[in-house]
Amino acid sequence: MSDKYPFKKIEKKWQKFWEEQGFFKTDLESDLKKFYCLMMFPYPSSALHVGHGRNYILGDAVARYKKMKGFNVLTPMGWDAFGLPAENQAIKRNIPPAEWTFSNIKKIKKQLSTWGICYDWDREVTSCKPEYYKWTQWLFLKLYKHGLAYKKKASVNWCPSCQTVLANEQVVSGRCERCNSEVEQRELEQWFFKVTDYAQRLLDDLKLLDNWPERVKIMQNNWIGKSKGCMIKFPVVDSDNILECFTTRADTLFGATYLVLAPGHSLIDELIFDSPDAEKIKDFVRKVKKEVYQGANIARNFREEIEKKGIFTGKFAVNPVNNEKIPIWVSNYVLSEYGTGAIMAVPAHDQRDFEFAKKYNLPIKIVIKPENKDLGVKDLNSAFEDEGIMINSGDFNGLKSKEGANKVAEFLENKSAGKKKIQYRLKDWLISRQRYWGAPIPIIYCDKCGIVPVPEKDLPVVLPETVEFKPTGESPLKDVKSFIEVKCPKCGGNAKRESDTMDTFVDSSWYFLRYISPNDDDKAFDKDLVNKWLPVDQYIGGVEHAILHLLYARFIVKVLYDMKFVDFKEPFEKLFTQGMVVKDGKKMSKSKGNVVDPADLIERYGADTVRLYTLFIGPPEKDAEWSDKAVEGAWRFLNRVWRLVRQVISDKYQVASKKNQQRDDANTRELKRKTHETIKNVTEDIERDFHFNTAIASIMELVNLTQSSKLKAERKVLKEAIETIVILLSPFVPHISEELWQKLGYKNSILTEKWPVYDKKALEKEEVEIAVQVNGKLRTTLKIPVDLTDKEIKKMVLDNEKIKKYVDDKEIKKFIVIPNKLVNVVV
RNA sequence: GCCGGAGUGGCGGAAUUGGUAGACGCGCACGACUCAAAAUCGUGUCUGCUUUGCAGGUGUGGGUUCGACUCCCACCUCCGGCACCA
Repeated sequence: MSDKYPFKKIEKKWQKFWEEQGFFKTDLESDLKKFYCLMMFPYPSSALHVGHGRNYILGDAVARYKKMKGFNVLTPMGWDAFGLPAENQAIKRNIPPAEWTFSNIKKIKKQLSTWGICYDWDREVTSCKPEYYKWTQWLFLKLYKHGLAYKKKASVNWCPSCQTVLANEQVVSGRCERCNSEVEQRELEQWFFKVTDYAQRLLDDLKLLDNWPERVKIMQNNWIGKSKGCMIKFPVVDSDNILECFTTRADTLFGATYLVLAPGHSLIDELIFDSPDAEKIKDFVRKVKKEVYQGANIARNFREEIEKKGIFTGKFAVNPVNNEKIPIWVSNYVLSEYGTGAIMAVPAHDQRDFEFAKKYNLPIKIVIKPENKDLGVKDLNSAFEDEGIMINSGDFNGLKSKEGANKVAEFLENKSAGKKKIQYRLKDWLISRQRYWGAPIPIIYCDKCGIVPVPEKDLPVVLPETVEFKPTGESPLKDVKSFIEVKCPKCGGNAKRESDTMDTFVDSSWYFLRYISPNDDDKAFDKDLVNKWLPVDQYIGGVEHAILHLLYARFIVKVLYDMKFVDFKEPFEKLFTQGMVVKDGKKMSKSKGNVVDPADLIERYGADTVRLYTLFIGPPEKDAEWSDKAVEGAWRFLNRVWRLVRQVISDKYQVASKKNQQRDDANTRELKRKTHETIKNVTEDIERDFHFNTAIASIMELVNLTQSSKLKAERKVLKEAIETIVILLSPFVPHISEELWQKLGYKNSILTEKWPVYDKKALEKEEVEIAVQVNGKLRTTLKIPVDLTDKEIKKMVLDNEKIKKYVDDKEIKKFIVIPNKLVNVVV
């Protein structure tokens, strides 16, 4: 093993060196150009595997690269430390959530340092510490004060046997994951943030995010789900009630032959109270409500469609456009959470309505026909959902769908029977959690004064350290008297604290502001410095956060902007979403038992090898298949570099190269060109979405050429090649690069070295190889001097023996020249 | 079902605006060194064939083009997200 490089010694040495020198401590006041490089902060659940490693290795490489590019780089790290798993561990193993969390943080920090990943640890934030959540609570108060936090009833998953609220992920196929009892829905008063107020701006400002991946923007766009349409009032016959329905296709209103209510619709009871079938209908509603919920889960797992079921309420409504009496039904295919929870059904032009109408024998009326042909009910095997021309629609006949929809809406507006409306799919953000391990919501309930926010001066509302986790109740906080019982800040009377805590997404929607002044006890963040350092220049994280986290962070920043706390509208200038690391075709995860522990690999090959392989595995935005075997390749490469550099600077080599005076000018030129070509490629690959895989491949090519020309090329050029290799490699494999840099005789850390710039002149070639095609088929290649005229090239090509054979005496129809690349002779 | 992404050698993956498909690495084979092995170095490695060369080849079938992994149409498969969004 003596000829292998001693990574163990080297890596420890340089890790210590970087830390002692404080290379990653950032002076925020500096006038250098700033670069805020942010990783999504992790949930400290257990040790990291190579899949997590990919994230941090990528970010570290970016930070080091930017530093060498001359930026003042800020790379902080912290912990998204509140959450469910800590509580589960507490129940299962009787360890306080805090203890479990902090021991994990310690473990992970150590791991990161053995990978050579450097952060400005002076700025570490931990969301479960009172110093941090004090300001999460402050944020809540700000939203409350501005009317953006409010309470309303919402249903939760309830396990009747565990007597507890379940998160969605704890419900498996409609059953509690722990005790397998059937999960119920319960209505609770809960806190919400009004994200819907910001729906339009969250949508509009996506246009500002030029440096976000298109797919993330599309997903956010669909999530917000804007649709333009019309709210239509349907008066109920023999009643004062009016049913409102939202539609995007007002042009089909004449074809509305029935209405459908969601099982959760608030008017159902009122409609049916005098019906002889009232009990039957109520039964149906109860049954279907439960099924809708369970069905959603089952359908998700088995990708099946839910069977549509319905029942007639016995009541009718009036279609405002033609005064027809149409029946009102209740069915499971209408959602109570979207729109008004009631729809007008147009079976001829909506597939779901069509299926339902067929099943229950409801009338189907065609009111839209294709532009170039007629349409009859008999022709209809499925709904005709395309746009077309209005028919059977009174005065509106002949209008095109779009125009018709508009005209119908205007007609209804005039009659006060409807209104144009923009509808969003986005719902308000439910932030209440009936759990212990989260930031307490700073609210007090007083019998006299009602809901009283905790005064800012009394923050933080501290989470009690020791609580009992009884699997009996709601939040364990309810049983902690010293926490719950409190004096009302307004009247001084006896009052009670809110026992719910906040969703962890609240913690993570502003942490990137806290890094700027993590220890400030007077305010959440320093306004001036935050305005100087934000938006984040580069945000890096998993694509699984494409919607929720990123949307909430954008929302909170917009709220802070409106309150004039910050003067930017979007938190993240550039976003990079990483692919997963896959093993045996599956996502790497503990439960699947396919995790690769980086510790073993680091023990065998060192951190640099693991880093290099991780970056080389594939384009970072795509999923990648992990192969332990291929790690060898990275290890061999680093050893080759190690030997190459040491050989070239050794005395033995100096003598050999002097003796061997067979200088080769062509080889020298080639090596020089390759060196500069590599600088160009590597720089461009990094700038182009961090394509480290191809960057590393380029460096490998340069190493291969340097290896073969080490005795032939001029010494100066050889030295340049070697040093370039070491510098270009340094963001990826920092330890070995520092060591070799020192061996090359330099006293400074390679981190302080300038990133090289390629010399255009060195890239120039005298000769190029071009492809010669006849009729688009490659026939030969030719070496020709650069910048020949087309005429000269044509002559050369046609004089070529191989080409002559194909051209023969046929007529040349075309002669296409792509400069310095290819010619195509068309005969 | 809908939305988004992808499909290239035995494997991970290259090919930047349509211009020499398979860079770089893994694996494999052979050779050198060695008593031997490991390590290292060198050579070869898309497939087929009548092997100086020719033909085919980027999920399938069509199309546009002098020229298609790349653009257009239809379809198939896989991965991720969502749940009938009126």
